[in-house]
Amino acid sequence: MKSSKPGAKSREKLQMELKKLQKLKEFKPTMTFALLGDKEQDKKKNGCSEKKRPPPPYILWCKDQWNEIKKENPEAEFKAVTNMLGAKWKNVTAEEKKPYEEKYKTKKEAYLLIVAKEKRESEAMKLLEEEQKQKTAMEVLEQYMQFQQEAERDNKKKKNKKEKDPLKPKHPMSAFFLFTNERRAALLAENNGVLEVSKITSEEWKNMTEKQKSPYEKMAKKNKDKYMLEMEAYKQKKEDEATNLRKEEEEHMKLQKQEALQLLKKKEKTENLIKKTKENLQKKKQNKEDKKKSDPNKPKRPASSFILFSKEARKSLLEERPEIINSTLNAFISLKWKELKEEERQAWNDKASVAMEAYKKEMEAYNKSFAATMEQKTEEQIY
DNA sequence: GATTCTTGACAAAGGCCAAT
DNA sequence: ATTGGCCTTTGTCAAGAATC
Repeated sequence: MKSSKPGAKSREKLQMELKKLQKLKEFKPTMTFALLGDKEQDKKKNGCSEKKRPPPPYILWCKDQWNEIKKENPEAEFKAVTNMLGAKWKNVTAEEKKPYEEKYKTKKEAYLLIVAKEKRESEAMKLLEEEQKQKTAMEVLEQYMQFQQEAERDNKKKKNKKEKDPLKPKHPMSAFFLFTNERRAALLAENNGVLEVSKITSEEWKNMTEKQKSPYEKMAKKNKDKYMLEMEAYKQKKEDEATNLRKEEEEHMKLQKQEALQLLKKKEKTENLIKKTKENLQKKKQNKEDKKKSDPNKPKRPASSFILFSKEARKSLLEERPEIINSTLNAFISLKWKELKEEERQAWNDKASVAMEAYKKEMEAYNKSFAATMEQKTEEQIY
């Protein structure tokens, strides 16, 4: 609309640059780089196998000796046992050490072999990775070039369209141009060149009186008015087109959003399904184990202090207000519990801990009898 | 200085269970 | 839906001597 403002050109340039940059963002290579950082996994993976350093002779010896020391000194704590081991090791003869040293030697050799093998393998992997990286880099480059080419082509198309819009009304001729047009044929017939014709008409035009010029000017004004009307219509049409395009785009966006949402829902659904099936599997497993283990005679866990309190509080509150909703009641009980005095709370705690003590004893007895029945069962199986 | 083994203790955090 | 506490899981720490 107001494109004739000063600085409009540079602004347009800037906008073009911006558009280019934004277009760059759209570049998304289809390949992905292999993620680094699997080192830890490798470590763990290999850590559980034979990648560990072999334990030195002393450690091997400790493994054997630990239980014996413990037998001789059942009261000894961890620290004491290790200290005793350290002291005892100093008096171990070379002959006694020999089997451990030999065992260590063979293990060490195997370990070194594995290490060497792994080193070679990792080097090979590095090479492979390097190659793959280069390959992907090349692919990315290729895709990027193609992307840019396409972008450029698109730009040209747009430019051409803009420049060549055949529906845009043509600028009307000025009075001078009308005059020149009228004179041209005659002047050309007098063997004048095109350049000379314009020079001549220009001189003639300058020397013409207003009266002489006026028919051309009238005509020019008429043409200009017509042009203005046409331009207005043209602009209106363009604007309408633009708004239509915008509307279409908006609707497209709406559709896309809906699609995206549906996709998201679908994804969430499948994720939920996976999660649920996993949970079910675990529950089934758990249930099986529970059924094997569970027992109606198994003592139940005692209620906590709060639960004991809530039982009583619920009773009295329900007597006061029978119509109360359960959730409100729970909130009430929670509040009352928090406002309880220290001694009162202590009383509930005592009750709960008494119950807990009894529970622990029951559990002990239960576990003993359980172990006994298990032993019986295994004995029965043996016979 | 990190690693190799042993056991028990400890801490933090999340899940579960108790009654209605 | 409420609170307390147990249980399980996971990781760390402690000491000894030898080895890389």
